[in-house]
Amino acid sequence: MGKRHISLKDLAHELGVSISTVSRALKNHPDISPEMTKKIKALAEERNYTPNPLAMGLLRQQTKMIGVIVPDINTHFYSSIISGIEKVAKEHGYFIVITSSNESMQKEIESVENLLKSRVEGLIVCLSQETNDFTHFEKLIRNEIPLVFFDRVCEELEVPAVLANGQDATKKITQHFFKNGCKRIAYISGPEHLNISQNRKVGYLNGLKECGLEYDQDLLIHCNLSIEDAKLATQKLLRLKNKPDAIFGVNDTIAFAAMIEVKKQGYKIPDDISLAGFTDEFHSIVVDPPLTSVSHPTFQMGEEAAKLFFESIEKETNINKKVMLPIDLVVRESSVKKQ
Amino acid sequence: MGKRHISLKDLAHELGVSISTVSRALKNHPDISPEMTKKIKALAEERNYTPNPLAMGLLRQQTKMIGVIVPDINTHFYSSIISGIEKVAKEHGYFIVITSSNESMQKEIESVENLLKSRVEGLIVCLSQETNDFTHFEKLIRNEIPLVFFDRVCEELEVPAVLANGQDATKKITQHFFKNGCKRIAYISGPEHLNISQNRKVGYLNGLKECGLEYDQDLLIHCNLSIEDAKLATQKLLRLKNKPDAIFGVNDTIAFAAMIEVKKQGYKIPDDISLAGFTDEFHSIVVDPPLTSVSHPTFQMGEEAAKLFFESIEKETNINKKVMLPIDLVVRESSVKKQ
DNA sequence: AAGGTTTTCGCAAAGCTTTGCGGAAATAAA
DNA sequence: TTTATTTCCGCAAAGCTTTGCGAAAACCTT
Repeated sequence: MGKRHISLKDLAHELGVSISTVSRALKNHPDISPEMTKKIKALAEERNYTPNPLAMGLLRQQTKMIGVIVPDINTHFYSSIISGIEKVAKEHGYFIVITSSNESMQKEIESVENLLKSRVEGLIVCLSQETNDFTHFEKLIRNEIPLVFFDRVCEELEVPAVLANGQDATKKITQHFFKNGCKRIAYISGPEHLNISQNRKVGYLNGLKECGLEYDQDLLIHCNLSIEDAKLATQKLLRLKNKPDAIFGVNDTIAFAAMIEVKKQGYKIPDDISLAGFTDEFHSIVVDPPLTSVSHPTFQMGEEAAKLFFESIEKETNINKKVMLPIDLVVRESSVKKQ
Repeated sequence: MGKRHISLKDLAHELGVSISTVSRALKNHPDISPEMTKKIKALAEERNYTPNPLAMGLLRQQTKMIGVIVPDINTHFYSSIISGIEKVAKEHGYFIVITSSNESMQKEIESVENLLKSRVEGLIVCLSQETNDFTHFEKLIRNEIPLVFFDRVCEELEVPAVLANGQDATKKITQHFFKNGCKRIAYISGPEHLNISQNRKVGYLNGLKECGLEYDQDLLIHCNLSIEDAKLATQKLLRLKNKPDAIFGVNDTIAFAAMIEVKKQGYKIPDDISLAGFTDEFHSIVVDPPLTSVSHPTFQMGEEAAKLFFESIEKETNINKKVMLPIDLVVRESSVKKQ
């Protein structure tokens, strides 16, 4: 046991000077003589002194912690975003506390409470797919606690956010399918109330219109963001008398699930059914056939989210800035028919 | 701005009593009269009081933080382990600070320093693939700062650790290949100094021996844990005059990379070359053909690591307990020849 | 009514750092 | 030698909580 860290007091005691002298010397205060400063710095170096962040936090009323809430930590999408946040946080001398809502609103609410108890200075969050009530965030806003959303946001709330341009992406995918000869393009979307679902639906509809295709509501399915639900949704599509010749999923999980199901039922990809997803997993390469997908700039999304956060902190007021990031369509074999 | 959190002082002031009275009332100290206690608790509830963790930390000399260092945060393997750690940490009222070494020893050293500066109470770490010097950990041990390793460990150091039984797993894989008619079983291993590489090599050799196969050193390649290096290693194996009829990789990244390369060169899996990996990614299912692999109990590894950590904390002494977790071989199509 | 008990609460210190202010010593000036 | 400056450093408070100890008030006893 013993003491693991030494304090200014220890240094002061060892040198026979006061604590304040040590403190000042360490930050080159002119009040302290050069020799004394030198002596103190030498000892501090030798003893490996670092200021106690708890004491500093108490004094400055700040913990240098950011709370991060993601729906799921075990996917490349979120862990990559987290990396981006972490990088910028580190540059500002902050560190992040990560919690997962597991796509549950209840857990999300608990996370907010727990993080606040831990005195994080603010929150960076991606909504759970269940979240349709926002009182737990409204409280934050009233108390002027910095809050930033990313990817999934609540558009009614005046909260800074970083978004990917899903509307543009779905439009591009739809057009891409059309150019490759697809006429019945299906779309497996996420829960209807999520902003990403809505935006992407708009892009999908716009894409259809521009291609002169008619919207068939049978080809648009909303489902929860789980493998099981996505498989069921795919089955539903494949049971249609007038089957789709292209399917794209609202995220990576759904795209992969659809691929499994399509293959299982013996359809050839892309010749029978073309496929595309929203993903930037490297696995889209190793999958067979390689999956056409729109790649999110995940790391950058994290960086931007953190930047917005620090703007909020510095301005000491709630800014309401939205950052929209472009998405690239990466065409691979799953959507290019050979015939 | 204003004050975002209220303190005992605020409550005391509002009620016209002293801080200590409030503090005692909140923990049902018998010195405080029932009515006073009731009144104080009611106000605390209303004002939503929670103790300031900074002040508590300063008092108790503990931050309730655990530092976690992983080689890479963007893989399911590590994020799943982190989830396990986080769960147990939460149960103990701790939270975790995650940093990534990016497989670099230099970054690992910096991480240790930074986490210590942040006054984490201890560290849970998985060594970077580069790490061959351990002075930064020896210092921790000397200072009796709790330390737990997982997966990749330093066997010279007396540090509690949780391991997966890779030796057993590689033996099983080797035998499985043999039973399926493979005679020239290749193994792409990781950096030679890593304990996981060594253990798995032993299992590989034992497996060969039990099957009556001879060890051909051409079939054992050490390479860095990156896609690029793994592709090169695979190319090297495929250039052999006496080619392998089975390949397994030391982790998921390598297995997938090998699959890409094998396919690219036009070999049929599993008929020409069988494949297996170490992974528990759900993507091993969606890959074509589905990849035979040993599944790590990642979440459990995280839990066990955290448990060891808290044993160290409670015992206030460095225990040296190793926990060995079994690994399951999950046979899929990539290793079952049809002929 | 006076002394003794019990009940109920406040003071102060400790944990660590920063910083305004005041004070002592040293130097310069008169 | 005395006064005025300058140089160098320490006191103390603030930020928040816990807790040993002491003290005031209320009660009971005789």
